[in-house]
Amino acid sequence: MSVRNGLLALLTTGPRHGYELKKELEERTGSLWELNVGQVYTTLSRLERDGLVTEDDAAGHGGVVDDAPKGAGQDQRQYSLTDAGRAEVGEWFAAPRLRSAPDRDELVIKLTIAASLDGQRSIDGGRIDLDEIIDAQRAATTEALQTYTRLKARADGDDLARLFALDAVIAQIDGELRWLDQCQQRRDALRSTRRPSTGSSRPARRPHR
Amino acid sequence: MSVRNGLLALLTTGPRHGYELKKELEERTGSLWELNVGQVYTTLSRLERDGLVTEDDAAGHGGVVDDAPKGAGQDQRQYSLTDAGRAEVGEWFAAPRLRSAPDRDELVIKLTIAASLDGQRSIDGGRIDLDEIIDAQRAATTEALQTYTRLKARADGDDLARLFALDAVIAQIDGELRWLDQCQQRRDALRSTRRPSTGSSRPARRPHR
DNA sequence: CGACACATGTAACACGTTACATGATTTG
DNA sequence: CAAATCATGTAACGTGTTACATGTGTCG
Repeated sequence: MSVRNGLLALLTTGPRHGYELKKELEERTGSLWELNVGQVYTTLSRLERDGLVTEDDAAGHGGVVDDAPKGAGQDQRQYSLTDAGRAEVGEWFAAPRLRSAPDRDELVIKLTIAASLDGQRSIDGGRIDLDEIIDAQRAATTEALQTYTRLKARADGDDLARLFALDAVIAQIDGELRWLDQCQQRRDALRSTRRPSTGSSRPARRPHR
Repeated sequence: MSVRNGLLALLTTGPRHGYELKKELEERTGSLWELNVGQVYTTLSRLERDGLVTEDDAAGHGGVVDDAPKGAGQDQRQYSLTDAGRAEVGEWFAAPRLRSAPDRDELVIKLTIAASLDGQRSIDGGRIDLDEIIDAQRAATTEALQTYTRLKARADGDDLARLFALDAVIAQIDGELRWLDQCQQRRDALRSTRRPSTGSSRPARRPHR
């Protein structure tokens, strides 16, 4: 629903056409992800179907206020919010995101299943090794953290949207890293409880930071 | 892809039928989310279509090894991994989750857009108030944190999957809370820079914890 | 007998993604 | 003139969600 609600929210400030909406949604959410233009049009037509937006066909030549975007001039279909649409946006902004049933997180699924299958001879001759999975993920996550930390260092201090978005991504990545360490620790703890000195290959964990 | 990959991963330990897979996937990922049985069957048929699993029709009566589940006895279709399927699982476990293009997060979209629309008279007479949105979300998030913290306190210390899952959810929620505070601070900072003493209604932020 | 867990599936739909097709206008 | 940007859309497909239909076996 992100795209859908995002588009609706943008339209509260006035009608726009598809291409503009794409650009604006990307920029106003921090320019961290790209939106396929095609999806804007599909989503808009679904919104129209649901009575949340209307399409005011204003052909480029002729009338129109003409503070129109520079490079325009042909089809130019404007979309506006209906009252129902305005109501939906209001509700969206007013209602917090709930976590009654938490989202499925693919990484959590991977690690929990790996934990319960750990050591089993199952993947064509190989074994599922929880430690390896965690280590590989930690490497990738650490790299991502660096990437976004760098982006944040370079960010324009007045672009609130971008700062918010970068903070969020970094917080998520950082949380993931902590979580990975936590999993490792739990695991080691359990292992040492059960088989007190299997003093094998596992090196001591360096906590990050 | 969570369900799809989860099912594939479970099948590495041997053939199972649909209903079993549903139960097992729920339990082995910490029993924090529910999976609609219907989806298991649709997903399995898609996996079959893609040549990743095969369906060995083993009617309940007659042969079969008969360590079969107690309450069974009728249709009982077993699904097994093909070689292609086994390969996919291997790749899934081996490859870390990438964050090259970060996922769209609806809450981030909501707050970034709200930040850029803040104060505008736009929602049928009302205004979009970033502070209100943040406060409402913080309340909901705080409640969620309590819920899952309680669950964790009661959790069985030997159920690694459940502990992993609870840790992950809590880490996410905690991160969200910190992020909300961070947004608030950034905002207050920016506001005081621009209009030095608008000493209006906003009370001082209590940092959480 | 009735409720519940076991067991299987289909149909319809939601949102999101990619690839494709088309064309005007601006700029180097 | 060529390439980039502006601009609009469709077709086909992917996963996930809900609601519905159907039936057996067990237990109180």
